[in-house]
Amino acid sequence: MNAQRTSDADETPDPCCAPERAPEGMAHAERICRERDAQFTPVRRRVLELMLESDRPIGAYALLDRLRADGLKAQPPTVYRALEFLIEQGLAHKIQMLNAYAACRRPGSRHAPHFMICTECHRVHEAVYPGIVDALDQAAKDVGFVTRKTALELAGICTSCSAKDTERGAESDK
Amino acid sequence: MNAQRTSDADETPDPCCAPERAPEGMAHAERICRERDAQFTPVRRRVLELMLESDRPIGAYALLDRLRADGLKAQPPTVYRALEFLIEQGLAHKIQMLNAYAACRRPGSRHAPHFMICTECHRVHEAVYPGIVDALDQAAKDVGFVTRKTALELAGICTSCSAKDTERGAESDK
DNA sequence: GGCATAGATGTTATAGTATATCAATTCAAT
DNA sequence: ATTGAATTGATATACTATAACATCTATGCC
Repeated sequence: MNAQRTSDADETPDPCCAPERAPEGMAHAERICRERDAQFTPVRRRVLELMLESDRPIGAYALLDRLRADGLKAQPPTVYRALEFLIEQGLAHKIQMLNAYAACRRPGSRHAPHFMICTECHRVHEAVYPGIVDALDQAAKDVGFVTRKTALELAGICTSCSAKDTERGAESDK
Repeated sequence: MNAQRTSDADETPDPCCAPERAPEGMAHAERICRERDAQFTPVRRRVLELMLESDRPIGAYALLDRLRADGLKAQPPTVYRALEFLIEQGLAHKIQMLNAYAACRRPGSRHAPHFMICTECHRVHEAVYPGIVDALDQAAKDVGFVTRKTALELAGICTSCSAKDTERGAESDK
């Protein structure tokens, strides 16, 4: 008996970390930027693409390396500027606990995404759970706080990793 | 009609950032460490004290400077080790969005504190709002995620700062 | 066309945050 | 005394991020 259900993609196993969705992600970004008259320049485009293709968050300097592998003579500010832009547009997020960046896997759903970070496989599940958003709104309201940005992160062990762990545990227990 | 109420210190204006509570904080830490056979060494003690005396989070290198002002020949690892210890013991928190550290203002209440960070006065309000904890538990449970650590942070404008802002706004509007 | 403007990027340098590694010390328990 | 565990000292370095200023590019206006 769950009081709360996650909003939409609840039945599908979890498209959260699905690199093959990169094309859709790019198409969405194109549209967003066109709507807003925001310039979706080659660097920005490429940085987003790299993040979409990855199944886990990437550090700024790792992105930098890949840009350079493309032949661009990029410097740190290049990457950080692109990231800043993408984050402003809601197309990417910074994972504070990792100092790393990930493409938004919930395009469209604005506000307060939260991240479950597996410390074992380093994958990150992005969710937008209404219960949390509501509770945070209430908490902020109670003290008259006006929220501008959020960082909601859980670090721990994801399902598939804890499955693997118990397997290994069972073996070594014999 | 609030479905949720914050737990305890709801009526008091907010003891969150009250440096004068440092003695109690220290006493609590002493007790905790004694109970757990954890060594509350001079460095650890001093670092906690510095955080308790501050009404806002402090960076590791600022702590380092103050240790040195005390005459200690400390190095970065000294501070980071002390912080690691204090965080493990639940006596301090890292504010991820600021890369800064704060003494726990909710000693006793374990689990999932969340922080409201004022980007104007840089003060931080630590709260433990049951609704949020419950919602996070539920969200994690839904995907079989086992939570070990959390970072729940809201950045925005606190009550007193938004009051000041509207004053100023009213003046300059004339 | 010439020019101003705004936005984006290039470039260099540096600031800020955190950890690895190994040596020395302390202190309690055997 | 000796061992071992925990802590701290000390040196070096890695990692993350931004400041500051120059250049480029596209657009709009005269």
